[in-house]
Amino acid sequence: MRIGYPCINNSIGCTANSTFRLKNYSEERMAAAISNNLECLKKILGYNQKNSLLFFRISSGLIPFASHPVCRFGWRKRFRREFLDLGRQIKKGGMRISMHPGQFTLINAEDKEIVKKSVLELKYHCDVLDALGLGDTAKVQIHVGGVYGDKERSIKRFISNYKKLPVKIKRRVAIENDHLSYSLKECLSISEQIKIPVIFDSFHHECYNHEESFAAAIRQAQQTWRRKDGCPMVDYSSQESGKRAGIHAQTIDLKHFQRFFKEIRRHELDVMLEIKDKEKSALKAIKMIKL
DNA sequence: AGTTGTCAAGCTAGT
DNA sequence: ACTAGCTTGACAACT
Repeated sequence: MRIGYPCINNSIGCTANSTFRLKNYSEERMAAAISNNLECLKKILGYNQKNSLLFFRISSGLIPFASHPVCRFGWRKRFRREFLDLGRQIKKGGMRISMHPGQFTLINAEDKEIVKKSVLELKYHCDVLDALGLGDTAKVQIHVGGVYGDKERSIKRFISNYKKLPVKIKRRVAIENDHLSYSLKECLSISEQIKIPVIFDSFHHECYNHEESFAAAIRQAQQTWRRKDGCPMVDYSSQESGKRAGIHAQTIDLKHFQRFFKEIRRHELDVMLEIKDKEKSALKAIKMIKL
Protein backbone atom coordinates (compact mmCIF):
# COMPACT_ATOMS: atom_id res chain seq x y z
CA MET A 1 0.00 0.00 0.00
CA ARG A 2 1.27 3.42 -0.94
CA ILE A 3 0.19 6.60 0.83
CA GLY A 4 0.22 9.99 -0.84
CA TYR A 5 -1.04 13.54 -1.01
CA PRO A 6 -2.03 15.88 -3.83
CA CYS A 7 -0.10 18.48 -5.78
CA ILE A 8 1.47 20.71 -3.16
CA ASN A 9 4.22 20.30 -0.58
CA ASN A 10 4.44 23.08 1.99
CA SER A 11 7.70 21.93 3.61
CA ILE A 12 10.07 22.51 0.73
CA GLY A 13 9.55 26.14 -0.22
CA CYS A 14 8.84 25.71 -3.91
CA THR A 15 5.70 25.08 -5.95
CA ALA A 16 5.29 22.79 -8.94
CA ASN A 17 2.31 24.79 -10.18
CA SER A 18 3.59 28.33 -10.53
CA THR A 19 1.74 30.29 -13.18
CA PHE A 20 1.11 33.81 -14.46
CA ARG A 21 -1.76 35.84 -15.85
CA LEU A 22 -3.01 34.90 -19.30
CA LYS A 23 -2.62 38.52 -20.48
CA ASN A 24 1.10 38.24 -19.69
CA TYR A 25 1.53 35.14 -21.82
CA SER A 26 4.84 34.75 -23.62
CA GLU A 27 7.11 31.86 -24.49
CA GLU A 28 9.63 33.20 -21.99
CA ARG A 29 7.09 33.19 -19.16
CA MET A 30 6.02 29.71 -20.20
CA ALA A 31 9.55 28.34 -20.27
CA ALA A 32 10.37 29.94 -16.92
CA ALA A 33 7.23 28.60 -15.23
CA ILE A 34 7.63 25.08 -16.60
CA SER A 35 11.30 24.98 -15.75
CA ASN A 36 10.53 26.06 -12.18
CA ASN A 37 7.69 23.56 -11.89
CA LEU A 38 9.70 20.61 -13.13
CA GLU A 39 12.58 21.47 -10.87
CA CYS A 40 10.24 21.70 -7.90
CA LEU A 41 8.50 18.46 -8.81
CA LYS A 42 11.88 16.77 -8.67
CA LYS A 43 12.43 18.11 -5.16
CA ILE A 44 8.96 17.03 -4.05
CA LEU A 45 9.48 13.52 -5.37
CA GLY A 46 12.82 13.39 -3.58
CA TYR A 47 11.16 14.47 -0.34
CA ASN A 48 8.40 11.91 -0.84
CA GLN A 49 10.85 9.12 -1.48
CA LYS A 50 12.79 9.95 1.65
CA ASN A 51 9.59 9.95 3.70
CA SER A 52 8.04 6.79 2.22
CA LEU A 53 5.24 8.77 0.59
CA LEU A 54 5.07 6.81 -2.62
CA PHE A 55 1.83 8.08 -4.13
CA PHE A 56 1.65 11.58 -5.57
CA ARG A 57 -0.84 13.61 -7.60
CA ILE A 58 0.93 15.92 -10.02
CA SER A 59 -0.67 19.36 -10.22
CA SER A 60 -2.65 20.20 -13.34
CA GLY A 61 -0.83 23.53 -13.21
CA LEU A 62 2.50 21.88 -14.11
CA ILE A 63 2.23 23.36 -17.61
CA PRO A 64 0.22 26.60 -17.36
CA PHE A 65 -2.45 27.15 -20.04
CA ALA A 66 -1.43 23.88 -21.65
CA SER A 67 -4.82 23.24 -23.27
CA HIS A 68 -5.58 26.88 -24.01
CA PRO A 69 -5.43 28.03 -27.65
CA VAL A 70 -2.88 30.69 -26.66
CA CYS A 71 -0.35 27.97 -25.92
CA ARG A 72 1.61 27.02 -28.99
CA PHE A 73 4.66 26.18 -26.97
CA GLY A 74 6.32 22.84 -27.70
CA TRP A 75 6.90 21.97 -24.08
CA ARG A 76 7.30 18.24 -24.56
CA LYS A 77 10.18 18.67 -26.94
CA ARG A 78 11.80 21.51 -25.02
CA PHE A 79 11.74 19.68 -21.69
CA ARG A 80 12.05 16.14 -22.99
CA ARG A 81 15.13 15.35 -20.94
CA GLU A 82 13.69 16.74 -17.71
CA PHE A 83 10.51 14.70 -18.13
CA LEU A 84 12.42 11.50 -18.82
CA ASP A 85 14.62 12.17 -15.83
CA LEU A 86 11.58 12.63 -13.59
CA GLY A 87 10.03 9.50 -15.05
CA ARG A 88 13.12 7.51 -14.18
CA GLN A 89 13.05 8.88 -10.64
CA ILE A 90 9.41 7.80 -10.30
CA LYS A 91 9.93 4.30 -11.67
CA LYS A 92 13.13 3.69 -9.78
CA GLY A 93 11.47 4.73 -6.54
CA GLY A 94 8.44 2.51 -7.11
CA MET A 95 6.20 5.57 -6.95
CA ARG A 96 2.61 5.83 -8.15
CA ILE A 97 1.33 8.90 -9.97
CA SER A 98 -2.10 10.31 -10.65
CA MET A 99 -3.47 13.56 -12.02
CA HIS A 100 -6.84 15.20 -11.49
CA PRO A 101 -8.09 17.71 -14.07
CA GLY A 102 -10.17 20.51 -12.61
CA GLN A 103 -13.85 21.19 -12.31
CA PHE A 104 -13.99 22.63 -15.81
CA THR A 105 -13.33 19.27 -17.37
CA LEU A 106 -16.78 17.96 -18.27
CA ILE A 107 -16.98 15.39 -21.01
CA ASN A 108 -20.71 15.03 -20.37
CA ALA A 109 -21.47 18.73 -20.90
CA GLU A 110 -24.50 19.71 -22.98
CA ASP A 111 -22.42 22.35 -24.73
CA LYS A 112 -20.24 20.69 -27.38
CA GLU A 113 -17.60 23.41 -27.06
CA ILE A 114 -17.14 22.52 -23.39
CA VAL A 115 -16.76 18.87 -24.34
CA LYS A 116 -14.15 19.80 -26.94
CA LYS A 117 -12.16 21.86 -24.43
CA SER A 118 -12.46 19.07 -21.90
CA VAL A 119 -11.02 16.53 -24.32
CA LEU A 120 -8.06 18.87 -24.92
CA GLU A 121 -7.60 19.15 -21.17
CA LEU A 122 -7.63 15.36 -20.82
CA LYS A 123 -5.15 15.10 -23.65
CA TYR A 124 -2.82 17.51 -21.87
CA HIS A 125 -2.88 15.43 -18.69
CA CYS A 126 -2.17 12.25 -20.65
CA ASP A 127 0.64 14.02 -22.51
CA VAL A 128 2.35 14.81 -19.20
CA LEU A 129 2.17 11.18 -18.11
CA ASP A 130 3.32 10.05 -21.55
CA ALA A 131 6.26 12.47 -21.42
CA LEU A 132 7.25 10.93 -18.09
CA GLY A 133 7.25 7.55 -19.79
CA LEU A 134 4.67 6.13 -17.38
CA GLY A 135 2.32 3.30 -18.36
CA ASP A 136 -1.42 2.74 -17.96
CA THR A 137 -1.16 2.57 -14.17
CA ALA A 138 -0.65 6.35 -14.02
CA LYS A 139 -4.23 7.57 -13.98
CA VAL A 140 -6.13 10.74 -14.86
CA GLN A 141 -9.12 10.93 -12.55
CA ILE A 142 -12.25 12.93 -13.24
CA HIS A 143 -15.76 13.17 -11.90
CA VAL A 144 -18.63 12.12 -14.11
CA GLY A 145 -19.61 15.77 -14.49
CA GLY A 146 -22.78 17.84 -14.32
CA VAL A 147 -26.34 16.56 -13.95
CA TYR A 148 -28.03 19.22 -16.09
CA GLY A 149 -31.40 18.41 -14.61
CA ASP A 150 -31.48 14.90 -16.07
CA LYS A 151 -29.01 12.45 -14.63
CA GLU A 152 -29.88 9.54 -16.85
CA ARG A 153 -29.28 11.50 -20.03
CA SER A 154 -26.12 13.03 -18.57
CA ILE A 155 -24.76 9.57 -17.82
CA LYS A 156 -25.58 8.49 -21.37
CA ARG A 157 -23.71 11.52 -22.70
CA PHE A 158 -20.74 10.62 -20.52
CA ILE A 159 -20.67 7.11 -21.88
CA SER A 160 -21.04 8.01 -25.52
CA ASN A 161 -18.44 10.79 -25.30
CA TYR A 162 -16.07 8.53 -23.43
CA LYS A 163 -16.35 5.94 -26.18
CA LYS A 164 -15.29 8.55 -28.72
CA LEU A 165 -12.06 9.39 -26.89
CA PRO A 166 -8.75 8.31 -28.43
CA VAL A 167 -7.30 5.13 -26.91
CA LYS A 168 -4.36 7.13 -25.60
CA ILE A 169 -6.76 8.96 -23.29
CA LYS A 170 -9.18 6.13 -22.56
CA ARG A 171 -6.43 3.94 -21.17
CA ARG A 172 -5.70 6.45 -18.43
CA VAL A 173 -9.05 7.90 -17.43
CA ALA A 174 -10.71 6.78 -14.21
CA ILE A 175 -13.89 8.10 -12.59
CA GLU A 176 -14.35 9.10 -9.00
CA ASN A 177 -17.60 9.27 -7.05
CA ASP A 178 -18.42 12.81 -5.92
CA HIS A 179 -20.22 14.14 -2.88
CA LEU A 180 -23.47 15.26 -4.43
CA SER A 181 -24.08 14.32 -8.06
CA TYR A 182 -22.70 10.88 -8.91
CA SER A 183 -22.47 8.23 -6.20
CA LEU A 184 -20.27 5.18 -6.12
CA LYS A 185 -23.20 3.06 -7.26
CA GLU A 186 -23.72 5.29 -10.29
CA CYS A 187 -20.00 5.20 -11.10
CA LEU A 188 -20.05 1.40 -10.86
CA SER A 189 -22.95 1.20 -13.25
CA ILE A 190 -21.07 3.40 -15.74
CA SER A 191 -18.00 1.24 -15.25
CA GLU A 192 -19.96 -1.87 -16.05
CA GLN A 193 -20.86 -0.43 -19.42
CA ILE A 194 -17.48 0.97 -20.49
CA LYS A 195 -14.99 -0.91 -18.29
CA ILE A 196 -13.53 2.22 -16.72
CA PRO A 197 -11.77 1.96 -13.34
CA VAL A 198 -13.58 3.57 -10.42
CA ILE A 199 -11.62 5.48 -7.79
CA PHE A 200 -13.45 5.11 -4.50
CA ASP A 201 -13.54 8.39 -2.60
CA SER A 202 -14.36 7.44 0.97
CA PHE A 203 -15.26 10.94 2.10
CA HIS A 204 -17.53 11.63 -0.86
CA HIS A 205 -19.08 8.27 -0.20
CA GLU A 206 -19.80 9.29 3.39
CA CYS A 207 -21.53 12.40 2.02
CA TYR A 208 -23.52 10.64 -0.70
CA ASN A 209 -24.32 6.90 -0.76
CA HIS A 210 -27.06 4.30 -0.99
CA GLU A 211 -26.34 2.74 2.37
CA GLU A 212 -24.01 0.07 1.02
CA SER A 213 -21.61 -1.40 3.55
CA PHE A 214 -18.13 0.07 3.49
CA ALA A 215 -16.64 -3.36 2.80
CA ALA A 216 -18.90 -3.88 -0.21
CA ALA A 217 -18.12 -0.42 -1.53
CA ILE A 218 -14.37 -1.03 -1.37
CA ARG A 219 -14.67 -4.47 -2.92
CA GLN A 220 -16.87 -3.32 -5.79
CA ALA A 221 -14.67 -0.37 -6.66
CA GLN A 222 -11.62 -2.61 -6.52
CA GLN A 223 -13.17 -5.02 -8.99
CA THR A 224 -13.36 -2.33 -11.66
CA TRP A 225 -9.56 -2.29 -11.86
CA ARG A 226 -7.87 -4.63 -14.29
CA ARG A 227 -4.31 -5.86 -14.12
CA LYS A 228 -3.06 -3.28 -16.60
CA ASP A 229 -4.55 -0.46 -14.48
CA GLY A 230 -2.36 -1.37 -11.53
CA CYS A 231 -3.27 -1.35 -7.88
CA PRO A 232 -6.65 0.35 -7.31
CA MET A 233 -6.52 3.95 -6.10
CA VAL A 234 -8.64 5.28 -3.26
CA ASP A 235 -9.16 8.86 -2.06
CA TYR A 236 -9.43 9.49 1.63
CA SER A 237 -10.51 12.56 3.59
CA SER A 238 -12.77 13.54 6.45
CA GLN A 239 -15.20 16.32 7.26
CA GLU A 240 -13.80 19.59 8.61
CA SER A 241 -15.77 20.02 11.80
CA GLY A 242 -18.03 23.05 12.09
CA LYS A 243 -18.02 23.63 8.34
CA ARG A 244 -20.78 22.66 5.96
CA ALA A 245 -20.97 19.07 4.75
CA GLY A 246 -18.43 18.08 2.13
CA ILE A 247 -15.60 20.38 3.20
CA HIS A 248 -12.25 18.59 3.36
CA ALA A 249 -10.46 18.52 6.71
CA GLN A 250 -7.68 20.99 7.37
CA THR A 251 -5.62 18.35 9.10
CA ILE A 252 -5.94 14.59 9.47
CA ASP A 253 -8.28 13.14 12.10
CA LEU A 254 -6.17 10.18 13.11
CA LYS A 255 -9.00 8.36 14.87
CA HIS A 256 -11.13 8.59 11.76
CA PHE A 257 -8.22 7.52 9.60
CA GLN A 258 -7.49 4.57 11.86
CA ARG A 259 -11.03 3.27 11.39
CA PHE A 260 -10.65 3.68 7.64
CA PHE A 261 -7.29 1.98 7.67
CA LYS A 262 -8.62 -1.02 9.58
CA GLU A 263 -11.22 -1.52 6.86
CA ILE A 264 -8.77 -1.39 3.99
CA ARG A 265 -5.55 -2.79 5.38
CA ARG A 266 -6.13 -6.23 3.94
CA HIS A 267 -6.76 -4.85 0.47
CA GLU A 268 -4.19 -3.93 -2.09
CA LEU A 269 -4.81 -0.20 -2.51
CA ASP A 270 -2.97 3.08 -3.01
CA VAL A 271 -4.41 5.78 -0.77
CA MET A 272 -4.49 9.49 -1.63
CA LEU A 273 -5.03 11.72 1.41
CA GLU A 274 -7.02 14.74 0.34
CA ILE A 275 -6.24 16.81 3.40
CA LYS A 276 -5.57 20.53 3.24
CA ASP A 277 -2.27 20.48 5.07
CA LYS A 278 -0.88 17.96 2.60
CA GLU A 279 2.39 16.22 3.46
CA LYS A 280 2.04 17.15 7.11
CA SER A 281 -0.97 14.87 7.51
CA ALA A 282 0.47 12.28 5.17
CA LEU A 283 3.52 11.96 7.44
CA LYS A 284 1.24 11.49 10.45
CA ALA A 285 -0.66 8.76 8.60
CA ILE A 286 2.55 6.95 7.65
CA LYS A 287 3.75 7.11 11.22
CA MET A 288 0.49 5.69 12.50
CA ILE A 289 0.57 2.83 10.01
CA LYS A 290 4.13 1.91 10.94
CA LEU A 291 3.06 1.62 14.57
C1' DA B 1 7.05 43.52 3.24
C1' DG B 2 2.43 42.83 3.57
C1' DT B 3 -2.35 43.25 1.75
C1' DT B 4 -5.92 42.55 -1.54
C1' DG B 5 -8.52 42.29 -6.00
C1' DT B 6 -8.30 39.22 -9.44
C1' DC B 7 -7.47 35.23 -12.11
C1' DA B 8 -8.92 30.29 -18.46
C1' DA B 9 -12.55 27.34 -17.95
C1' DG B 10 -18.38 25.19 -15.09
C1' DC B 11 -21.53 23.23 -12.02
C1' DT B 12 -24.01 22.82 -7.66
C1' DA B 13 -25.90 23.86 -3.32
C1' DG B 14 -25.85 26.89 0.58
C1' DT B 15 -26.64 31.54 2.07
C1' DA C 1 -28.70 36.92 -6.67
C1' DC C 2 -24.44 35.84 -4.99
C1' DT C 3 -20.68 33.00 -3.45
C1' DA C 4 -17.88 28.98 -1.66
C1' DG C 5 -16.14 24.94 -2.92
C1' DC C 6 -14.13 21.93 -5.89
C1' DT C 7 -8.16 19.38 -8.74
C1' DT C 8 -4.67 23.33 -6.00
C1' DG C 9 -4.33 29.19 -4.04
C1' DA C 10 -1.20 32.10 -6.56
C1' DC C 11 -0.20 36.43 -9.19
C1' DA C 12 0.57 41.09 -9.44
C1' DA C 13 -0.59 45.60 -8.44
C1' DC C 14 -1.20 48.14 -4.84
C1' DT C 15 -0.09 50.09 0.10
